[in-house]
Amino acid sequence: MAIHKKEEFTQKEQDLAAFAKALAHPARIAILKLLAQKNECICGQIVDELPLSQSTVSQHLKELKIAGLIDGSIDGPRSCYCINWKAFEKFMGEFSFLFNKMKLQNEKACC
Amino acid sequence: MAIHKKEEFTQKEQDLAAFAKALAHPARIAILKLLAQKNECICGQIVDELPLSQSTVSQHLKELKIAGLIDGSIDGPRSCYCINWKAFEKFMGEFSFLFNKMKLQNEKACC
DNA sequence: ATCTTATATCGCAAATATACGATAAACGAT
DNA sequence: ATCGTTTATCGTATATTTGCGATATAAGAT
Repeated sequence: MAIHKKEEFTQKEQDLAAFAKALAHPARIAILKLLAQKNECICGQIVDELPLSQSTVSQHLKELKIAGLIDGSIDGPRSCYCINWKAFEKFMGEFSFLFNKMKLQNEKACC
Repeated sequence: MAIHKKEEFTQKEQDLAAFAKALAHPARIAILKLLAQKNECICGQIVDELPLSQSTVSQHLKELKIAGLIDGSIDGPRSCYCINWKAFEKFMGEFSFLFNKMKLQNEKACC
């Protein structure tokens, strides 16, 4: 990119975009699904379930964590990850609101 | 990327990721909001509302169209864009389902 | 203290995304 | 037929993302 333009948009637009970006890779979707399938936080075994190297999975986990979508505590050779439901509900709610509002206002298609 | 790994994931994971990717830029969020504010499809004037050059906006519109989130008909010097509600509801529904399901199964946090 | 195991981080290469100016294309108006 | 307007596409530069191997780190086991 020649010039950064993202900061020209509203904070809410940037936040929603950042949330979507965190979900914008199948590996990260798969990780979130994994975190849900077990009825508890996953301590280890995430790498084994994905067709990616350990370092790559670790990087995806890091991104999810930075985005606030998962929580994780690391104690030495063991890590423990789980979904941050609060953040999730917040963003999903904002999206739903945005699109429900849109839906209400605009129902007739023309193109 | 040395090697493409996206195709190793399920189609649904890839589809959800692609949907999220389309939303993963504030300009595209802003465009969708614009398309909602007017009570009809927007024919022109999208470029004027964004802090980006015409060619860049056109590119974002193209991506939203390829992702199936908007429809657009172009007749010569005029274009007409509107949101594809069907696609929207489909993806938002899938996300909601995924996360509601997750929420149901897993409520206790451990990390 | 050393070994093992699990995870994070670093450094790099390749792929993708973002942005813009220049140009092309499509059509209405003159 | 030419001009003006609007939008798309091309070419290019830069930024970011993805992925991996190598290495570091952290803690339990021996």
